[in-house]
Amino acid sequence: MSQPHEILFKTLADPTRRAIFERLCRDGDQTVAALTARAGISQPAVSKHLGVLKQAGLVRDRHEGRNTHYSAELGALAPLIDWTNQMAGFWQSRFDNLEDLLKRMDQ
Amino acid sequence: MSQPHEILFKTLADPTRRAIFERLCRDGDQTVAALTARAGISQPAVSKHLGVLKQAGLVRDRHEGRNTHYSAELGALAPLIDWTNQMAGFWQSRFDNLEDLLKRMDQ
DNA sequence: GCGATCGATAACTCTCTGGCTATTGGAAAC
DNA sequence: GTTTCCAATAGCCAGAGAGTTATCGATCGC
Repeated sequence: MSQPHEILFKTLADPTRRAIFERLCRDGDQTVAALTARAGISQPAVSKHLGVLKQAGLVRDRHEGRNTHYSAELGALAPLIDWTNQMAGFWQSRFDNLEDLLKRMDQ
Repeated sequence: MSQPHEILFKTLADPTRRAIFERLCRDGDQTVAALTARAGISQPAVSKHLGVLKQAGLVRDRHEGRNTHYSAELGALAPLIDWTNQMAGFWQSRFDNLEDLLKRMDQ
């Protein structure tokens, strides 16, 4: 029953985690070490964040020797876009109903 | 320096709070009592959530006698839409750069 | 093989927050 | 004016989660 946007909001609510995702979107493929260098937090903390992002489907990992590369999965943002559109839709349909009402009252 | 989408992600990360906002989008204007009836939590908890939503600019309040009505501010979602578009933009421009590179290599 | 490096896991701490009850301030009803 | 009702505030508590250090498994360079 849990909606797909639920996990996205929770995951992207943390600024550090969002920053990691943004960096992967901007600059593409990155190793954990490269991400840690810029994150300003410890390597285990970065790994944990990457785990959460992966769980949410926002990133993929690719193993290459002893390095692990992460990359953003842009498609994972779709449920978020859907949700905002849905909210806008509710708004619009309420507005339409009001218009209909006024039209009927005008008869 | 704090981006406008920061507070939106934080605010909408909580399911109860998001449910309140969704309800206001769907059904429009609601009193605190009406929202409390459906929320499954105490009235003070609902009031606190409404305070956070208001702080984020996601809702407006309107006082009418001893009742307080809340309504959704749909425009407040704009920074969220902007952010997702920006991520998509980063993605696209990296793709374009790759195309350019391949084109140059092809010469 | 051996030491060094990369990344994940474990175990712990500390803060932040979402929930509660109790109370208060106003506005209506009587 | 007193009581009743609505919503906000205060104060408290428990759980979640973001950070830390320590450690381990695996892979590379020598």
